[in-house]
Amino acid sequence: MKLLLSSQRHYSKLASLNLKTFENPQANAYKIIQYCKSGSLFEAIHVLNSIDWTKLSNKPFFYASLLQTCTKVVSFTHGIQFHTLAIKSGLDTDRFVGNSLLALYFKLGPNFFEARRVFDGLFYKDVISWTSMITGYVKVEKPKKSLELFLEMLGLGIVPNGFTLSAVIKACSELGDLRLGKCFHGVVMVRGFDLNGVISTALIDMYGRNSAVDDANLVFVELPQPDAICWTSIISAFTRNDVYDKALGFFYLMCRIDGLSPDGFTFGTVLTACGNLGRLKQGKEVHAKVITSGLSGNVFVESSLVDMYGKCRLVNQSQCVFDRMSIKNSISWTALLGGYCQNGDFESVIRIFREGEKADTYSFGTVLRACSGLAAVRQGKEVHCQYVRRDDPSLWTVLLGACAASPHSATAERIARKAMELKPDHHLSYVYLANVYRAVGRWDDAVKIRNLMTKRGVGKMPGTSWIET
DNA sequence: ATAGGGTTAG
Repeated sequence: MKLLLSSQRHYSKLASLNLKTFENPQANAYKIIQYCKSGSLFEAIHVLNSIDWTKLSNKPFFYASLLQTCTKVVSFTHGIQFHTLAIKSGLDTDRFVGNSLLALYFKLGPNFFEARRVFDGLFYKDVISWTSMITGYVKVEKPKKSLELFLEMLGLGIVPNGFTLSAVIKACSELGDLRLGKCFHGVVMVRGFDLNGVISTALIDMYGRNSAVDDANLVFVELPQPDAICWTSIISAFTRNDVYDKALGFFYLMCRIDGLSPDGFTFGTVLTACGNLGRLKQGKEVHAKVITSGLSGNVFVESSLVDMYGKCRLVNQSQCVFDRMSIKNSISWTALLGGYCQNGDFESVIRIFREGEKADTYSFGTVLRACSGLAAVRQGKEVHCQYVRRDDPSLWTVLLGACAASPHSATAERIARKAMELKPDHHLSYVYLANVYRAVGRWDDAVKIRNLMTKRGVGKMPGTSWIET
C-alpha cells in the first residue's frame, strides 16, 4: 500500500524499490521518526513508501508519530489517510494512535463527530483521551457535556491532572457557574497547581467573566512570575468589569517588566479600556506602541483602534484607521458605525450601513441601539426616528433585527409585516419574524411564515434560529 | 520513545 503523495509525485517508484532492497530496515525506521520529529512529513512518507512497512515493528508508535506530524504541518488529508490505514491494521483503538487522532480531528477539522467516534472506539482510555474530549466539548461550546464527561471520568477512577482542570475551569466559566469554579479553584490549591500559569490564567479568566474581578486579582497576585498571557487575562478581567483604570495601570506595569511584551491580545483589551474611559492621550500612546510592536495588520487590534478613536470622539481618525485596514470584518465595521452613532452623525451611519455588506445580527442591534435606543423597542413603543425611520425596507429590517429577541412580539410583528409588505422577496424579514414567533412559543405562526416563504419562493429558511428556545 | 491546557475587538 502506497500513500498518496499529492505534491511530491516526483519521487519515483523505481527509486523506492531500490531502496527497499539495499537499505537497513532499522535505519529506515529511525529516519522516519527523525523526519517526523523535525516536521518533514513528505520525507517521512517517502521513506515509508520505499520500505515494506507492513512488517515494521512497534507500529502504533509509527502511526502516532506520523499522525502528530500531519497535525503539526496542517496536512489533514494525509492524516485521514493514516487514519484509514490505522483502521485497516486495527490500530485505531490503540490509545497513543487514538489520542493522536483526537488531536488531528480537533485541531485540523475541527471534526468533533469523528473525534467522538475515535474516542468511543478506544480500547483503553487514559487521562489524556478523557482530557482531549473534555477540552473538545468546551471548544464546541458544550460546557455542560464536558462536565458530564469529567464526572464520568472521575467515576472510572481516573485522576484529573492540570490539563483536565484548566479545561473544566473553562467549562465553568462558560456556564457561568461561579460556585463550581470556586470548587475547582480549591482542587487546584490542594493539588498544588496554583503556581501553574496556564491554570491560573483559566481561573483569572473564569472569575473575570463571572463578575468576580477581586477573586481574579487574588489569583494573579499569588503568581511569582506571571507570563504575558497571565497579564493579559487580568487586564482583560479588569476591562470586562469596567475597572478600566486598573486595566491601564496593569498594562503600564507589564510594559515595564523585562522580557515581557504586550501582544495583540493585550492591545485589543487595553484599547477597549482607553476608549471606554475616553482617554485619547493614552489611546494614542497605545496606538504608537501598536505600531512599534509590528501589530498594525492585526484585525483585532485595529478594530479596537477604530472603536477607541470613535469613543474618544475622533471619528475622522477612526475612519482613517478603518480605511487602511487590510483585513476588515463585521466587527471592525460595527466599531466604525458605533463611532459615528456616538457622535450623532446618523446620516453617515445610514450611508455606511447601506453601502456595507458586513452586517450581522450584532451590528443590526448596535446600529439600532445607538440610533434610537433599544429601550423604546423593548417596551413595545413606536420608534420615532426621522429616518424611518420612510418606506425603506432595509431600515425596517434593521429595526426588526434589533427587536427580534424582544419578548414583546407585537412590535416585532408589526415591523416584520411592514418589511414584508414593502419588500416581499427579502428573506430576512421572514426569518426574523419566524424567530420572534418561536421565541414566544407561537410555533404555529412560525410554521405559517415558513410556508408563506415557500409559497412565495423566498430564499431559504435556516435550520436553526439564532434565538435559543 | 509516541498524546492533551490559558489571553483579544463592535
